[in-house]
Amino acid sequence: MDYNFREIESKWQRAWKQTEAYRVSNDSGRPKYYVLDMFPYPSGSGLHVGHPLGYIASDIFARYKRLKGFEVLHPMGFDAFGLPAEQYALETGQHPAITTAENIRTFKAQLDRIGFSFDWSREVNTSDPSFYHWTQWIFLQLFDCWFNTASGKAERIQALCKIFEAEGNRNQPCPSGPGLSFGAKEWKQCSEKRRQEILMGYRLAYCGLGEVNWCEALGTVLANDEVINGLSERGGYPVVRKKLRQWYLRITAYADRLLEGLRSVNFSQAMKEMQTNWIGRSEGAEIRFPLRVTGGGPDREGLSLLVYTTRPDTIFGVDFMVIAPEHELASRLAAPGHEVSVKQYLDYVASRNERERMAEKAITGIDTGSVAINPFNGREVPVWISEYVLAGYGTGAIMGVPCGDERDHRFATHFGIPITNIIGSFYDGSKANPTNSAILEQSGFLDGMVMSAAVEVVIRELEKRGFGCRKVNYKMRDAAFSRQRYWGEPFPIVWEDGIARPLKESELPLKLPHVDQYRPGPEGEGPLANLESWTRLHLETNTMPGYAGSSWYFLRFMDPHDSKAFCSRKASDYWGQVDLYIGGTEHAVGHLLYSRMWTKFLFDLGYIGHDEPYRTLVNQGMIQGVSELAYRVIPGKYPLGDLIPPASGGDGEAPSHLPNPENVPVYFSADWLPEGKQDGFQLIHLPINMVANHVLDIPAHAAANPDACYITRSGYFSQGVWHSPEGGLPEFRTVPQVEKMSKSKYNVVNPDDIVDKYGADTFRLYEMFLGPIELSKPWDTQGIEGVHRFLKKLWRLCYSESGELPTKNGSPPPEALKILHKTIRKVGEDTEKLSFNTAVSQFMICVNELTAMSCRDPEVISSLLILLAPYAPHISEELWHALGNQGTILTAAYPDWEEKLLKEEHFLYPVAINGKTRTEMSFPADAEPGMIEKEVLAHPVVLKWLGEKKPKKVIIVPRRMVNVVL
RNA sequence: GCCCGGGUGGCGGAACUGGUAGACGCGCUGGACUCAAAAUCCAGUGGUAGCAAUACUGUAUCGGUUCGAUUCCGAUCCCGGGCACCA
Repeated sequence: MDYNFREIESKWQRAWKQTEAYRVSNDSGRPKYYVLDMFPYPSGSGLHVGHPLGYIASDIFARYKRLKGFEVLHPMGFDAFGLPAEQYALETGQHPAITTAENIRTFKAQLDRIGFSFDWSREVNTSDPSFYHWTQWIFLQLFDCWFNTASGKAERIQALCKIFEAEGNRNQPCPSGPGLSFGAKEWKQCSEKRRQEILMGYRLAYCGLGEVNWCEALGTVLANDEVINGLSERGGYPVVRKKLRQWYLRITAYADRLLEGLRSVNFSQAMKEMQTNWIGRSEGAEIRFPLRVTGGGPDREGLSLLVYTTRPDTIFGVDFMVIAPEHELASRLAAPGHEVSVKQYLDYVASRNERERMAEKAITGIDTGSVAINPFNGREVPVWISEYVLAGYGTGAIMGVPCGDERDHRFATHFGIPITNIIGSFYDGSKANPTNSAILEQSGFLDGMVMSAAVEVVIRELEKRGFGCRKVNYKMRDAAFSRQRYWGEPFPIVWEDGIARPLKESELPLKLPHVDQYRPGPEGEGPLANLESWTRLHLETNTMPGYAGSSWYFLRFMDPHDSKAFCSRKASDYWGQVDLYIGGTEHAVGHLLYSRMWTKFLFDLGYIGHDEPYRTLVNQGMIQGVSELAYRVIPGKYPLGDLIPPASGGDGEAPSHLPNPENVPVYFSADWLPEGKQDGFQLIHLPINMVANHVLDIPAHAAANPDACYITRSGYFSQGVWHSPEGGLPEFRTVPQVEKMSKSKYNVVNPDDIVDKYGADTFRLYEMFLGPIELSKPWDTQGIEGVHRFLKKLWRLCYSESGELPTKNGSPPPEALKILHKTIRKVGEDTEKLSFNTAVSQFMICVNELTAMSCRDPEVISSLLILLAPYAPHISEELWHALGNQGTILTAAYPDWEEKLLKEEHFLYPVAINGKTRTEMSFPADAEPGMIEKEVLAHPVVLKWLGEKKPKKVIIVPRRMVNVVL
């Protein structure tokens, strides 16, 4: 009886489906465990072997935890709104709803074949009205809240109105407009419209004017994390900065808590680092420098310049000031004689786009001719304008300290500004030294102080004398939350006379209307602006970005059919945090930050009881493709005759009837390329299904390229005919290359093909066996045989060649128990550590040993099957039943099965010599000192340690230690 | 440039808290079965020397701590990832 995986796998998949084996209950009373995958965007190209890597890992862990007696939530859903579906709709005219539904069907079918234990009754789809109903609802809560910096959490806007009525905004400065200031009386006198404008500046979801990333090709704005090096993440189109009216999420309000929260979660160091960098918190001070502008008119008097610095201790080293070209004072500071040059410079900067600025970081700038006055010593320094100062960070102006800052130093040197040295020998005159441990010189009241200590002194002095104040700054900006697109959640907002009115809860969900065409609307608006039925109601025409739904979907899984709430408090209290979250690194600063913010927000309002969504995050690596490349003659580069190698055994003459490479492709085998002539070739990708062991199947390839000619070490192939002096078929060798899987490189491996050929269990085991999940590694189809062999071996352990099952025949041999118990222990530990590759290795060792000692004890094998079930569920279940066990492994296994089995464990004893631990050795638990002595003394390492000495005795001391006493 | 990771056979990768380095798998070599192939099974497989037992050597490089270092410390080189005028 053969291992017929196709039959077994479909049989059990059907059975699990019918019995709803993986249905999860919210009130089982058992301890919970929540295992989640980052849900996929259902793209049109389906899964490749890299996708399931994380899903397999999470499935193994979920199944393992279930066996351990936990109620395990392990759901799957689809992040179905987003740009690609709409781009596709623009190209083909197919409605995104239709293509998305199709893609989801394909994905589910592919996923189901791999035998995942998802509870599909909890499937969510972010584009479904029953889901985005609650996305819109949460948005309304964000809209209805502000961040109280005093309490450090979100509160209702109502409470803010009360504060305004009582005392104006003097204790609650406006985060959107720092200059805004009003008293209680003024607030009461404000018109409704003005009040709404003011409140908008406080809301956590707000509409405001700001510099946004505008992508012309995609016709929409993008969030900062969706722009990479000035190009859009999707599609790689150019992105420009533009001032537009947009919806934003006030994520900056949560900056400190997002940082703080990182301490309590179990993310990789790299992930925490990335988020920390993105948030970019820095502590320093704002300092106000009075300005003196010559030839001033009335608008030029009493001006001052506010700068932000993290190094207030260097205040006496300020040799110049620089403001960003976009700074409001930039055009007003030109002193007589400088007007033209300043104007020219500002025009020059305006003509350069983001990309150009980033590409060449030339030192540019212009002197305004005006001066700033150092408030501490009255020293006058020139004020410059330069593009190296960013308008969007801090105050858009800096104080230049060339001896301590590299950029300032370059700037000063370039423009010949004299440099003041305040750090003595720490500054060598050629390069800035950013040290903070120097002793300050030429620094007035700071002289003789260590820089790091001077920081506090200066800040206190600044505040005392009113020159400035302590200030914390962040790199992170508020997140652009609206898209000029169709395929997203509509905003539940109506515009009345420029006032944004939220819809009532009873009016949700605001359904996305059907459209037939997806052209952008007028004036940079989205397609919804083309719909008369929509604009008539003055509904917001933007839609929400792709990350809206994914910011909270993990909560919906807990209570997916609730029609009264996004998730009941009871459900979220039970499931709590996601215990294990698996997904790629690409969401480090997007999805992960947004979802963490939404969680904190919902926590503030008391809708959920935890304020970090994920307890442990694991980033799975990529599975790369192995491309197969061939050398192809670049037409016109060489006369072909020059390139024809003498076929071995031939006379070295060029075959006379070879085709002309000007017209047809000529390929060279990698092992027969004239030395030093590779530059006459280009490497092209070959379809990997026509290559085996880096040898091209020429007839197959030629079938698609009938004119092509293939030249190898021992002959060539042209026009469907072999020319081989040796006879037989010459080998055409390819060049393997590891790179990202992509259609255009013909190196995509489809999991369906692998499952067809080897079965889901083999596929699952092999993906795990490849290496640690966090690691990126190339897919190697050859290696899969070894894992498949293991399952066949296991099968044969149960079914003999004649198809007979083993029968119980006395108690199993101690050696068999020893390896079984070692496997139980090792696999348990490895699974807990998510070290699935070493666990698979241990299974192989176990089966190898059992086979070698021909132990076919049904109990031993059944125990092994329980252990294997999370990894290879189908074969485990099948053999479990064949061996006469009842129920599914899932229902039959009991939480303490491991402990019961481990009663007979062969413990690893630490071996010590004269009390000093040396190594660990394995002995049966009931081992007698006598038998231990024999084994210990036979161990080569112990022999080496002992040398010539004879031990006095070998004793077992407490804590299961073996001690050799000399 | 800055900040994180990481360098182990032909390859993917093991090695718990310092304790027989190279588990497990692939590949390769030889053998058994077979008319033959496939499948399966057995043996070998870091390097050098040797018929062999064995010896020496070996975890990027150099140095240190230790009875003992892939593991800890210092310096250098290389690779991967992230950030990149954030004052």
